[in-house]
Amino acid sequence: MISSLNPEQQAAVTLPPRHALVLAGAGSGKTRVLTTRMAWLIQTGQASPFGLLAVTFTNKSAREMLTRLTALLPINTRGMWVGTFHGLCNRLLRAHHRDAGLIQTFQILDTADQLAAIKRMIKGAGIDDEKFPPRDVQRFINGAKEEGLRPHNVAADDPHRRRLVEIYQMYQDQCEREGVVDFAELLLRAFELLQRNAPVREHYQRRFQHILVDEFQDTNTLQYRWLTLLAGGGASIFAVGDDDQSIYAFRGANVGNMADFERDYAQGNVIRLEQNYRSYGHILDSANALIAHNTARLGKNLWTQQGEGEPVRVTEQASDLLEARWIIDEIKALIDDGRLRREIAILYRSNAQSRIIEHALFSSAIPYKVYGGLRFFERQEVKHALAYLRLMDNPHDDTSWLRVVNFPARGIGARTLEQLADLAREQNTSLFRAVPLMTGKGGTNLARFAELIQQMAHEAQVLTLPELVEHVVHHSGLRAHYQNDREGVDRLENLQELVNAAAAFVAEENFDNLPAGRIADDRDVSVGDGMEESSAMSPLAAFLTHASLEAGDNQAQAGQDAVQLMTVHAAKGLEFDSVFITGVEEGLFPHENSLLEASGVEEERRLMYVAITRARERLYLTLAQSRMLHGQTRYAMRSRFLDEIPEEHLKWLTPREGRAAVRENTWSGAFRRGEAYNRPDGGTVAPRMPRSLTTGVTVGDQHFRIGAGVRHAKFGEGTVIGLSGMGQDAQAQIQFRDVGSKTLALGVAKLDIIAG
DNA sequence: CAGAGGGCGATTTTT
DNA sequence: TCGCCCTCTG
Repeated sequence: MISSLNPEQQAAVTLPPRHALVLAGAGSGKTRVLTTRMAWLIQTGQASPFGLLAVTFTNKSAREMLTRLTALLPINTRGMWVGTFHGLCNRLLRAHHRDAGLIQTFQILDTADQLAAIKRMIKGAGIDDEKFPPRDVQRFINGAKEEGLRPHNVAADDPHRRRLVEIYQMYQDQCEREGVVDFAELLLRAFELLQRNAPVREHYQRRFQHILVDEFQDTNTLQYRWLTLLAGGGASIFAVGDDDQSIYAFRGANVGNMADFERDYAQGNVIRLEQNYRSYGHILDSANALIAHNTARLGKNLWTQQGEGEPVRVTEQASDLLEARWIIDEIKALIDDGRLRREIAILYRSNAQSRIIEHALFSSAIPYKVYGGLRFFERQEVKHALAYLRLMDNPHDDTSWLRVVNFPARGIGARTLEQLADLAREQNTSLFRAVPLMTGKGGTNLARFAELIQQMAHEAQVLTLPELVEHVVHHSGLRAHYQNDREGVDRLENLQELVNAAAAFVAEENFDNLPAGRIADDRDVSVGDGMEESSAMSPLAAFLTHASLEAGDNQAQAGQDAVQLMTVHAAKGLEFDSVFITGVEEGLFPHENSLLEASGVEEERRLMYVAITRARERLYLTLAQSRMLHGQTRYAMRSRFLDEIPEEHLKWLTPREGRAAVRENTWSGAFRRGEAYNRPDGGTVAPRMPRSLTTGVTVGDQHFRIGAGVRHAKFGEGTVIGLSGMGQDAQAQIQFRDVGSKTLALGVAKLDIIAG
């Protein structure tokens, strides 16, 4: 089992039971080490399968871990605690729902549900949604929860913040009333349960002597505290991660957890996995050289036994359109060489870049697949059907109620619902319970809807889950509604797919012929001292949880050999023979929004590091001198990251401009040499130098240059990051410190130059 | 109650 | 420029 591992991997797998940090570089066999460690612990009798807890961030990697584990050891993994943070916390809360103060059938709000709930609350409480935009409120609440803070823990020094805290509290009360929890709440609740309830805590602390964590660099503050609390009874944490691949700070990940963990728990017990089994030398050395520009790293240098391979190819095209066409031509050549389309990936920093590339691929009839976008359980029609199903389990879930009370239309208007909401608020109860208090025509329709829900709930006691889903799709009127809709074909298909998903779920979970709403008697998987309450759920409840925690694939035309398109973020953890990294330009990669703080550029650099290390054999970096963005043509300099990779690893397919010229603007470089420039439509433009790009632009008595510091009466202070046009038509793109980037007409906007 | 039209924002995203 | 969201109107 371990003899095929390299010495470092072996050392990591067989570490004695104490806290350890494994710094695992890209392509160094991280998952292999993690799963082999689990298998080794079990096989050597140091742990039972139930004494391990392995936690990841995505369902996909949790599944992968289980698959690999069973390949190493023929054991039954059912009942093992291997899953995502959210999945495991959910499990904990179901088993101890009383201690956690939750109803057993609590539903989980996904991000969209949560936003809807916040909007509803803000409206209901008469809060000004201009001053408190629901999105900001959501971010505030989730941010607080991810730091482990309840409303009373949040420091609020100004009136606005104080109000936010009140809103947080109101939202919390609403969730409480409705029996729902959001994603962050799953973690915080589970943490508090362990923290406050000594018997429960001690039970799990005793049970899990080995805690293994994947992608440790992505943990947030709360997850870190949850882990160390759970390990507080003498368990060992085996944390695997790569600080150089930390790219999720924007959603709360705290890279600092790695250094903290080393200092506070794993001192002297750090293993580095630096041998890379994925990429050739030039690619790897490019990545190493780039990431060396970051400060505050834990430090790591990847090496490979494979040869240096091909240099990294770089091309600079005049426009985003030409960049896309160039890529397509190159892909055609790769395919002609006999390469598989699915082994070719096109990566971009932001989704907006995909459109033009897709268009070019489509025109050339090259099959491609875009990752990202709406996933199955997030689709409107699927969410509608799920809302009906949720109401069967818990009719007091107002979010679900409002989602479908009048969908399909059944004559229940906004006025009626406002009245209902008022009544419910007065009585401090759910919309469902307030229905009998309603009078008039609206009341009749509402009563009919409530009747429908109860009728369906009744069916749940008789029908199996797939039968019930089918019943709901039909009797809710959803099917009829979409049949009448000209564009409802896909939606009908998805509803049918939901029935199929329910059938597959029932088979997978061995629910057999159990009625959807019933709980089987024999499903306890509790171990040890009988501390754990039954976490058994009805097929319906289990399916709803599954739908919330696992949003499903976003696009699985599996089997199709297609070129892979995705953001760099989405590419993390994947690898391809050939990789194109596109838009390697200042402002795009690194993204301009990250330029304001040093740590932002470092995160962008890690992102580029992730992108580069996806490639096995061949890597392309492409950039465009001009690009259509937000309806405007923008001119960009080449990315600083290109200059951070030593020449010896690069092969320029288009001439590399002198550094100074490029820094100013690549286009102007061409213009200055008097070269014609090839227009995207195939024509040529006579050389014409846009003055603004080289010497800046003068408007009135002010002279603007790229890099100049300016002050605007309303937007505050900022830096000029782009210029276009001349004279009164000149426009400047300015990155403001507080309000982001804006494009202003220099002839109109009142700006003071304060520097440069 | 649905469809049209104005306004606004526009990195990255899993659960 | 584009797409989403909200509001207004018929």
